[in-house]
Amino acid sequence: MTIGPDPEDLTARARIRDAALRHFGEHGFERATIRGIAETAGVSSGLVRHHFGSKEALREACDDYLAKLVRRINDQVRADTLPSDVNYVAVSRAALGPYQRYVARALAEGRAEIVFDELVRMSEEWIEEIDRGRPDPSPVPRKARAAVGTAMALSVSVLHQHLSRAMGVEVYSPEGDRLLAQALIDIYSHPMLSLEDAAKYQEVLDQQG
Amino acid sequence: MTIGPDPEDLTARARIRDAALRHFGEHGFERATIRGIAETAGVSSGLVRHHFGSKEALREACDDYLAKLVRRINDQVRADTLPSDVNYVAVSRAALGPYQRYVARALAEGRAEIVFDELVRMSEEWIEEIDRGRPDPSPVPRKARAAVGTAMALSVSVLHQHLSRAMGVEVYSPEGDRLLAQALIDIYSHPMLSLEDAAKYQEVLDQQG
DNA sequence: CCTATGCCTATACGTACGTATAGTAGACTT
DNA sequence: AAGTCTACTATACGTACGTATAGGCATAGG
Repeated sequence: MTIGPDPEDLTARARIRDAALRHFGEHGFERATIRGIAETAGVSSGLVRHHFGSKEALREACDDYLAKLVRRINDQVRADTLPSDVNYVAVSRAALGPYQRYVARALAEGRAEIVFDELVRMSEEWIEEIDRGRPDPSPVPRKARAAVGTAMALSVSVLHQHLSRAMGVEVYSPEGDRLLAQALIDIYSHPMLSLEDAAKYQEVLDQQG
Repeated sequence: MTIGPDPEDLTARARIRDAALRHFGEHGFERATIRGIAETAGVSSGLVRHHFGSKEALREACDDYLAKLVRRINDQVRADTLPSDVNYVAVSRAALGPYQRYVARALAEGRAEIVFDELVRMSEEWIEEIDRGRPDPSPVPRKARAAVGTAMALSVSVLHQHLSRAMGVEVYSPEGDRLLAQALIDIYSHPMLSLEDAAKYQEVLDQQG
């Protein structure tokens, strides 16, 4: 049970949307119920329908909300910092914080396209920066690498339960977060493949293609 | 609609389990129906209950089946090849092939723990190999790195829809697979962070902690 | 020959939940 | 003051789907 903003502070409509984000995030879309959402929003189930029309439309409203949010975050990050200056992944994770469970679920279901694509866009800029300091230009399009990199970064959120279990510490706890950060730094700074091995694999690919 | 083994070849029980894997994988657990599963298995819905007791138990049977499968795969890989010799990720992906959608969904829901943990085990051995050729020993436990690495590797499956959209080519198609493989090779062989940057971040972490 | 056991079907039951309807209360307009 | 619009509640409706029940049909054991 993650806590969000005080329900009193929001309009009923916003409270419903927020409750929906929580319920969808915690139980998944199918298992979440309109009645349950209405209850935590402190309204009748009829009002949910009044404002959003249907459960599906409510979900879309949630997606839209997050899409706008991630765009705002991106614009802000871009304005505030140089791409290389900070790991955009961490920023996004922090900012999407309260909604991480929803985002993770939505992404796994193939939804929230805009969220993913915006992160890819950010990633692309970051990679562009990195590419500048790279002796050998990459043969694979930046966008493809950005997409894969984004997916990898998001896997932490999407698979957080498994990660927590395997690492022996809840990743959303302070110690977990710390250990995770260290692991990420280590992984991101140490290639898993030597350039020779990479060339070898690439060669195999070329033969196949 | 992915095709599996010829339903005639299997016992009814196996056919049901296979149909369940497909339905759960394609529609998700909640949206999949016993009746639907029974239909594609070519049996009555009553028989599903007869053999598995309940929908939830049916899902558990699916998880168990995959757990056994992944263990078999791991043992075989370990017997056949040196860890460094082949990317275990690719092997697993290939072997889990027909069930990828199910696995992806199950993992995203925090299920199929054994599958994840087995992959971590494999990853650990691989990383052990890599660590040997590494000048600076990593300060972070191998298991943690293996867990994160595994999650990252699996993100391709879990987020395949987004990946396909962002890369502009279906990742499960031949070209998509090829592009993906190239991107992975490139990413795995080129660190995103320089050692200096890594040290910098690590320092920030140390100050915080 | 009989009953028992396992595989299987057809049908019925109960209910949770999305959706629809009808209606109330207050604010705003003219 | 009358009309109407919006926010909201309470209640009712319909149904999809998991589960339960009862029974058929074969093979096997005694």
